[in-house]
Amino acid sequence: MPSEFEKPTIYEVAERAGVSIASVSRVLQNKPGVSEATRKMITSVMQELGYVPSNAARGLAGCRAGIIGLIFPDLDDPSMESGHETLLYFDEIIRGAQRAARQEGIAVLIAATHSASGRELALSIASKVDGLVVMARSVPEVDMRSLATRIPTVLLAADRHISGVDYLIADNEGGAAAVTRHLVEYHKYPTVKFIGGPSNSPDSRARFRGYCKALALANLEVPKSPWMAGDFTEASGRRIAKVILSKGSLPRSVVVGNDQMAFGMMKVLISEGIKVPQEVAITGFDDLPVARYLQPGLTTVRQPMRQLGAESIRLLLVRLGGATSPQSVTLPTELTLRQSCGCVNDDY
Amino acid sequence: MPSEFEKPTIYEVAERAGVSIASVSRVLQNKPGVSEATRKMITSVMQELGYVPSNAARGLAGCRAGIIGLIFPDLDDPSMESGHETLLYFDEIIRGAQRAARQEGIAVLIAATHSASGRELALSIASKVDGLVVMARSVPEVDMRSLATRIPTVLLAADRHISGVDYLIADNEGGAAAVTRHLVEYHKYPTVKFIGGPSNSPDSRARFRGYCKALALANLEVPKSPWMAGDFTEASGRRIAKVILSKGSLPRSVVVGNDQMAFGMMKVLISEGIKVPQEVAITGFDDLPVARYLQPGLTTVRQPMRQLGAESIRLLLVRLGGATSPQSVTLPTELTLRQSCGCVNDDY
DNA sequence: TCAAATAGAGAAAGCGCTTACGTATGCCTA
DNA sequence: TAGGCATACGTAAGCGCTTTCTCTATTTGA
Repeated sequence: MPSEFEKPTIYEVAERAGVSIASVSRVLQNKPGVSEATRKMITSVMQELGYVPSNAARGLAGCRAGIIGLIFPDLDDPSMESGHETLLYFDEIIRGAQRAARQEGIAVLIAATHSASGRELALSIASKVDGLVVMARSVPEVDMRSLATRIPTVLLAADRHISGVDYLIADNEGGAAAVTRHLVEYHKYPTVKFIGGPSNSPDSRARFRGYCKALALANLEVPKSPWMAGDFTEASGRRIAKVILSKGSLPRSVVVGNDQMAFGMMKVLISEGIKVPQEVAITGFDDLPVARYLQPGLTTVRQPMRQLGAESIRLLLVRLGGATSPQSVTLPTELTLRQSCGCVNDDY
Repeated sequence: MPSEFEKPTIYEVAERAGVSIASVSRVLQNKPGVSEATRKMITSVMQELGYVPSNAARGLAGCRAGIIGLIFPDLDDPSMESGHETLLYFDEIIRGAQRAARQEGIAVLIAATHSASGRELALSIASKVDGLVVMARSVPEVDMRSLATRIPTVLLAADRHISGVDYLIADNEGGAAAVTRHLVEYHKYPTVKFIGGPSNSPDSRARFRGYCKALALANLEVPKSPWMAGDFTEASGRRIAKVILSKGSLPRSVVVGNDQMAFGMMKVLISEGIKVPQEVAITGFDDLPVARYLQPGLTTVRQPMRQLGAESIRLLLVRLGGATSPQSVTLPTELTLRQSCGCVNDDY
């Protein structure tokens, strides 16, 4: 570090104020044991010197670093196209977390794990922060366990529980049930098919469960498995649309497992002259910002992404506050009606 | 901190390996002075114990924290709607920075400054990191100066220079000149108007300059100021479109100061039955991901956002490496042709 | 063969802060 | 007026690491 940057230390403040560093420290932390007069005096000297306590020293001396780490998978997109929106999902969560953290006066360290680097990175981050918010699948489960033993951790959007970590997830099941019910009860479509994501995705499974529940509630026949399934990418949505088209007969409505696949499907269907929603109604899941810009606007289920971020910080703070028993929290999702389901909603 | 989380220290490693902490430290930093045999031994003990050095202690002992801070304005959106895409711009920069940082083995701390909190936050962040990347307008200029005296700083997308800080910016002027030239020379539109952003925005000013240069080059009349101006939000784009419509006669083409305003304008024009680009050609600036999903796709100027992020980290590292003279770097922008300018480009 | 150079390793002094503990002072009670 | 107890403040011991200095083997050169 070039010496041009000189920061005043607590000693300089103490000396200049004619007190001991203990008093300065007490003022710094608003602790009692300092008279009002001295406190004012010290405060003004700190101002004057532009003193800012060293975070490293504070951390070392047994206090908090005042930093929380956010770890999420770096879904690097070979085809930039498909990855772009997925990323947005994390960005929103990050933003929510960041805001919540700022309100608490703590900073947020972000780290995207490349598949390979997961373990190593997580550890290196862990040494810099007080607690960790980990997105599902950014760190291998084994490493999660060892991480959780050395630092408070909350896991976001994961399905499997690991002992000692807090859980936070959006209500996928309820959301899927809500869209499905909308198509069945409000629009009274004769057929409502479900298109899932990867079969091992907890999100996809939960959404399918919700779909089934809604069907059961309406006394409709409940399928054993999704009608078709993709991998949550726009490309797979396009592929599925083509398969459907080749079948000859179209379902009246389709509940798609996420927005991106819905984008791809709509694009293909429309380019093939099929009218959405007049011939096929389509719904998505996530409410990516792009959803409202599509023609027609995509009816979807909004995930409270920022809220997920904010809540994860809250959970972590509770944990850091000394709570020993980890919690498990589910956040509600919200049906967002636009035109692709058949509603004539202008959104503005 | 609850005592349930116990981390091994360098002392435990040393004891278990039967050496002094100095040797462990040397191994940690790959410094010479340790025989190959001892080095291996110590390494294996570290593995076994799951030892990770404390970042705080390292920082205190005179080393780097291994963290770089990213400060950007929190353009909080009263109407969530309008803010969404602006945010994306920062997200992309953050992502670029994050990736570059990871490659260098350093972490990134992000902090969005609320208008009010600027100074305070910046200082609190400054105490946690080795260097700072600051987006223009997230920290008041006065505070920037004092920041820059205590920590290496690179300023992103600012126009005014502050002594001692590195500068990084995208070529707004060149980009605006390029679109303008495209409309003038390629499409040969008789009128090409410019719609600016906030008059105090350096970006907006630079883009207007580029527009003017292109006009001058084509021997067209150069206006003194933008034809109209908004505030870079989609809502202001809609407002402007309505004003234009009320005028009766439409310009043949419009260079809009950023994508969001272009979105808003297109939406209103189209909903009023105006054909884009057949009646009015529109271009934007930024190339937000949504731009390609619009109907028609928006011709715009691509800002190398990720690259900006990555480059900012690189600059900072050079600075941290001991370089004393700050640099000033401009990154190129790129014209992205879609349909809104009149080109028949399919993008897929 | 012996002095001199050298590699490997340890001892110890901080880095800037927090905090338990110790020590004055003032004021109250008996 | 002596004893007691707040209250305000200072002292000093770390926190876990880096780094300089020092010491001991071992090697090298003449």
